[in-house]
Amino acid sequence: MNYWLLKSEPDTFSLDDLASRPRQTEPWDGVRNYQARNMLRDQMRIGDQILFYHSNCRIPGVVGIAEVASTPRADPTAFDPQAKHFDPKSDPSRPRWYLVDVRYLRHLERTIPLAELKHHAQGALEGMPLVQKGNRLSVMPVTPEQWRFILALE
DNA sequence: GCCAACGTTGGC
DNA sequence: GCCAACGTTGGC
Repeated sequence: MNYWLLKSEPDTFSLDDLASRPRQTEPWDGVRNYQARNMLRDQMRIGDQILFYHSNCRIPGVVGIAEVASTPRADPTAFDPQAKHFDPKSDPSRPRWYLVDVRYLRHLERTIPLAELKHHAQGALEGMPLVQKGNRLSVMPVTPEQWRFILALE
């Protein structure tokens, strides 16, 4: 099993939104970054555990736990001219973008702010893209050690 | 293949 | 709202 961190802007789609979906599950569409796509498409497995992160908000940080609930498949929003992340270069016969379903598991007892995680950028979280300057990856791997460390802060 | 211009991300 | 950092695009 793998561990991941997924970023989402709570104004667009929050952990509460995920929790209130039917079956508490949502297709994670709109990923349009190749690095993120490759991890999602090639490495995500059903049951992988996810740190759910809120970005671009008052207190950015890890807010909950989710899990991968499907195998990767083509992202249909890339084919839809009306969709926000429509990509004319993605074709159903040769999809460029992929998604997995994400299922809600739980909220953390408290938000673990990015500012707090950054205290450990030279320690337990060394090398984690999230705490490195200028990083913009919205899908990133988390090591088992980082996973345990972050949840121990809860 | 280089790189300037441009668009986006996302913390602050 | 600002702006640094980064990825992508496209002319050459």
